Amino acid sequence: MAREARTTREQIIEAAGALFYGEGIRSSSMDAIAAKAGVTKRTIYYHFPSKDDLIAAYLAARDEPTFARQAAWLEETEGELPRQVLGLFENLARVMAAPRWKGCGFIRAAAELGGTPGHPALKIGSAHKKRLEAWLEGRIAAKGLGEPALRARQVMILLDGAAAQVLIHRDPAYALAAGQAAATLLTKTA
Amino acid sequence: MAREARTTREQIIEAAGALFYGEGIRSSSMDAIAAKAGVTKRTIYYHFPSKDDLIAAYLAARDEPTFARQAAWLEETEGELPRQVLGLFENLARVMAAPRWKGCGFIRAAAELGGTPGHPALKIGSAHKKRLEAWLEGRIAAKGLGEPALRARQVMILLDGAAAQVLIHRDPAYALAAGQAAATLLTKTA
DNA sequence: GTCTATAGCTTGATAGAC
DNA sequence: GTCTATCAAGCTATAGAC
Repeated sequence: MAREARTTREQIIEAAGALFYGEGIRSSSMDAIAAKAGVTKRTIYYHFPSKDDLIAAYLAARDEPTFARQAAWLEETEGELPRQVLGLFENLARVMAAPRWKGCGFIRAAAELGGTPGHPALKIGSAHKKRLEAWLEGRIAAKGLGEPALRARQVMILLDGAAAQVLIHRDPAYALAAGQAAATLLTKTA
Repeated sequence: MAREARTTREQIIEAAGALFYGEGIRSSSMDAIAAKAGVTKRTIYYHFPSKDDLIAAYLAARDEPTFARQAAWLEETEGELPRQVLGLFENLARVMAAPRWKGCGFIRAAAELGGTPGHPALKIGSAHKKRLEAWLEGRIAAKGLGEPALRARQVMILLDGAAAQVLIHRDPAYALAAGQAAATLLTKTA
């Protein structure tokens, strides 16, 4: 605290995150991360036992801001729940249009680390997605809609499906099609 | 042709595919691919100018069998279109339960190569997804349903969303939830 | 067309000073 | 806690024989 802006550890995580997300995890070397963070490699290894630990710390640091941003996108949208969820997808489409957007960092990490089943970063990604799913379920249940667990799960599938499709086609229109699907699924009175 | 089973080039692509899909693209070295294919690295570089070309060849080789398998899963299911699409997702859930299933190879390649915007493999992945989307659109239009382009797109989003969620949670139930969503979206007479 | 051999570089991680 | 310096291993790609 006091007046220093960020701790060394935070600087390292921030630099690692920028490179992991922008260039991919395996493509980002510890040398490059050290250079971007303005420290030496030895300092990174003082704070993190290995690169795998740094990967896990990066995802853990993204959990809260990612969740908060998506929750805010929904809550800031006026209207009933289907309209609010559509607003979430509209905001998503807006950020996906930026060239530096490279998909969902949690899914991309899972895709890249899929060959290492026990990797700690995989559990962090799963927990992050479960957290958002549970939050959505609460929102749906509060509106008295039936099958809130199933519907929340379907919205999650649409969220990550939109990310995957926009990543491969680089066309944010897929996020809007996903938003329409989500709104439809939340409107129908099953 | 004649009696030789596969050409050297095909053996290399097959070995590369197994490693790229199982371990990740960047994690699979040309040495490992050569060893698995039963040739030397020099032979690989005789058939492919670079690793990037081999990656593109791997994805190109997966286009037709992947498309054919998914189309068959739909066509082999008895019933109307919503039921057939649900059958597609049920088959998907079945293969996703295997430990060696590691997500959609095209999406995973896009995730790993996202830092290289001009990579030829990205165009192949996009074309593959567009091909399936167009085929679905034809199926939906043939049934006289409204907005076939939008609905086909939404089914694609659900397919890749299911893959992403199952990859991160290792729980095929997400594919069944996606299948229900797809069936609902194809039933509603908008 | 396939081989042996290796160049030239980058990688994750470490030794030891201060 | 951060530095300089360096390791041993792994990487993509190439040279040249046959």
